[in-house]
Amino acid sequence: MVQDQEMIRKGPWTEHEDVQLVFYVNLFGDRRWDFISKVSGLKRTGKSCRLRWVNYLHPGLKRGKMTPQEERLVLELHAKWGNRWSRIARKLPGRTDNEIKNYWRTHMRKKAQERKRAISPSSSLSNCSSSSSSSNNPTTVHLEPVTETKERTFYDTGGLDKQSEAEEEMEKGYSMDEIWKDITLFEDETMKPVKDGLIEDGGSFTCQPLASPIWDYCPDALWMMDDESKKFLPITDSFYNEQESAFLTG
DNA sequence: AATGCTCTCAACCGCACTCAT
DNA sequence: AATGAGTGCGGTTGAGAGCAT
Repeated sequence: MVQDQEMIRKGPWTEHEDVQLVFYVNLFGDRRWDFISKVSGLKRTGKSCRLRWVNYLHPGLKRGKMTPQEERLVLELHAKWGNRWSRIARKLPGRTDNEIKNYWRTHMRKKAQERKRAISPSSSLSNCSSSSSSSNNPTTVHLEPVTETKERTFYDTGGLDKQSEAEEEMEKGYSMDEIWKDITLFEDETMKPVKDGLIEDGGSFTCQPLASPIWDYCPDALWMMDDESKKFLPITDSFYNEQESAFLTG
């Protein structure tokens, strides 16, 4: 019913909600999010709890600007795997898929645009009629009909069936496909391979988790590093089961 | 100082996948 | 094998901060 939906909170998390979530995750582990959302009394979906935890409250998270090494690693891994953000994130300790995704959209688009201007400030006119590399130069481009829009994949969610909309989209900026095309060009010329070890050993550069302020409230988190996956493991299944049954039985 | 624009990032949504039943 | 719940992933959005004019 509508009543149920009204009970669900959305939007930014409050500090109090964070504290509550951290407390219950410490208690029950970072799984069974629906369960956690219920027992914690948080008026959030399990999904929302998970996201908040993964992207913001997780103790292993690193914050601040991407280092040049990370930047290059992202480029390299994206060249390898495409938009597999979570996969890429596993190779960058302390970084989340969301963070990398955001980073890619902002920084890479900017770089691609800068590069386009630098390389061919005037060539966009000739480029724009080529099949694969559509220009977004907002100043001078006259957009030819974009036949390739039919080949859109993830970006095409069904709304861009009209040419005018496609053009509007082009004027606004790159789709991620387009960003990637440009970046591919960019990498060909400027990218040097990242040292193998950097990737294979799960991150040679230092990662100094900067705990979110919320950890002041819960300093005794039950975390340990998993050697193989380099992930923070919460608590054991048996611990979880004990706690859950204890909680449920009172 | 005011206004508009751009950038950043947290959060949401929908779909796909996994696993238990 | 079918099904449903839970979870993960990728794409998108919107609010707020910062910057330029």
